Amino acid sequence: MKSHIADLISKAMDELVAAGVFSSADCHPPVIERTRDPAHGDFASNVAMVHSKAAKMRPRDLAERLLAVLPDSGLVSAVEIAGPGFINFRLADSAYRMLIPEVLKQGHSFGRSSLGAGKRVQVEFVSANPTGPLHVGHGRGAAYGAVVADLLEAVGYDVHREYYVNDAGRQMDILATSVWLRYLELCGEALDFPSNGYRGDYVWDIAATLHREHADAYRHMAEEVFDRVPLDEPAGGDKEAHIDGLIAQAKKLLGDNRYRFVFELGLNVILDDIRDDLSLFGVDYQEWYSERSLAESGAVNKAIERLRGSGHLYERGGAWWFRSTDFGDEKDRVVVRENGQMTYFASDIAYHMDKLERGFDRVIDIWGADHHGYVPRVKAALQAMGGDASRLDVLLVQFAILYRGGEKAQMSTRSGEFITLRELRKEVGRDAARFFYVMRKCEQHMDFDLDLAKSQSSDNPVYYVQYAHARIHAVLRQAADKLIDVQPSEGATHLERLVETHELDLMKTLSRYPEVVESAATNEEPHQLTHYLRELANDFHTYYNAHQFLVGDAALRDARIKLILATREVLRNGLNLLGVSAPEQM
RNA sequence: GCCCCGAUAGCUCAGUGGAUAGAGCAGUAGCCUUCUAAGCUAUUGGUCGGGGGUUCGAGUCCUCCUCGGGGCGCCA
Repeated sequence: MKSHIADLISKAMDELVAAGVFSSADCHPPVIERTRDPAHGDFASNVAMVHSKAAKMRPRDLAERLLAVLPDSGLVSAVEIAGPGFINFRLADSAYRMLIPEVLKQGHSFGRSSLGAGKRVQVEFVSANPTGPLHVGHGRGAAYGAVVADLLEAVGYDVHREYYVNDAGRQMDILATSVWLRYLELCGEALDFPSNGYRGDYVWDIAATLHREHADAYRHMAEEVFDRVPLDEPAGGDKEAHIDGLIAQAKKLLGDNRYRFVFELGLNVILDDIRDDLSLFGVDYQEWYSERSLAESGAVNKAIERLRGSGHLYERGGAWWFRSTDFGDEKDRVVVRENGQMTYFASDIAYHMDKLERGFDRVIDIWGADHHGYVPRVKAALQAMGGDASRLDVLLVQFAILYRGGEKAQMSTRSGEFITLRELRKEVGRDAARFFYVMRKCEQHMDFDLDLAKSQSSDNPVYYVQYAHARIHAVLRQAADKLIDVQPSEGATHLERLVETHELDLMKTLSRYPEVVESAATNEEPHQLTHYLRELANDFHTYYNAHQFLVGDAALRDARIKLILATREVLRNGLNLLGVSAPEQM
């Protein structure tokens, strides 16, 4: 519809160029938008205002000239000039009615497009360290990333969803050591658990598995384990030095093979849990990319050598620094520590280089907002290596604060007491969690009201939208009971009977759906879709209350059933893009 | 101190440089012999945090300030 109007305007513009009103060089493609106020018609264009300078005419006068040469169209019922120089278009009712058979014909693919032209996009999201279960903070990134990926796919991109598994590094060593210490306690050793260790119950669970399946095979005396390890913070020492000492002891006492076994056990149990959790949340990936594989394949070393070879590294204090300030970062960053170990940043350079080398046209990283300071250095590294940093977009997702009973539901990773994504799903359900997480723009801090998400009332937007879908099915069931044929006649038959304001409003909202999907996808803004679905549900509920669908007049009934079938299709398609179910009964 | 994000109705939030700034909730007043009241109708409610600027036009862009959240490691 929009493109049809754009065509009309372009043709009129060409006429004016031919008439010498302004030159084709000053021509901007026409901007058509939906009007906010129905009094302004259905679509409006600011084309006359934009070109008034080039034409040396007042906007309204230029609009007059345009109207004079605007081609006729059966779809447009009125065109007028309004306000400072807008050209307003009102569509014929028949233009909207034509949409219904189109929606029914396209079914699940209505709203999808080929805008992306098959370009390859990688979306990396969640990528939480496998050192514990996902918590509600990860949930927002998961829901947001999944919907952005699905939206991009819906508009024709070839989407590759990826989870970067941080299965190397110190945090994983801390996890392995935590598991082992808990295991020692289960063996009967008495020890003070390190203040910097992972204290969650899941660590006990993993330790219990180890103990159950391997009895005392990994046991060492507590005195031996803590021998000459620097004191922990509560004992007046340093907690970092303490945990590092314990890691070293674990590696020494267990030896390579046994240490590796404990490490792998912890990693695998937690990673399986994360996979399962995300899958139950409706979040699935094409690839789980291992950080360790980057080190093992030599990709990290290769990346570092490449930077060193091109003169972007320098040595200071025994460490190797990347001169990221050359590319706009606020300070230089260490890539190889004094002790010879690579930093996390070094792996990430290799990882992002690998992303570009895999040939994605676009790479989207979705990170928590607390990582924002990290963006310049990653882009700097890509530039330093001759990569095209403009292909990388980093979307930062702000925190979600949970409220229960009007109070903040606090979480603290330190104590091991946090609300997990699994618990959230259990409490409010997958549908509500998915919907709520994407209701807000990602850069907006979010208040997540648990009570509202659980409530089964019209206050709760997800139920409101789902209820509209279920209600349509209730009507269809009712029709079946009355032995009315719910398979309406083919094509556009009887649609001219749809003349009520409620019906036209509903059709107009339906016609917006493809535009909403396109806009939500290109702006990476899933909330546009949640807002739209609420409006659509509202139009339907209003219609439902105002008119009976299963009327005696067979032609009218046929037309109305077609309209609500089209509505059902769009509700289902929209909810499906959000990863929210469309129940037939509630 | 520097960097990122935010500030719009009592609350939670929409608002691609366009027309008289919107929605939900809360409040107020109504609607169930009916296809699901998990719904609908009407109505109240605004110094778009503040000051400058850019232009035909600013909630939207620039700048300064105020207040909130987060980040500034040879952690990940």
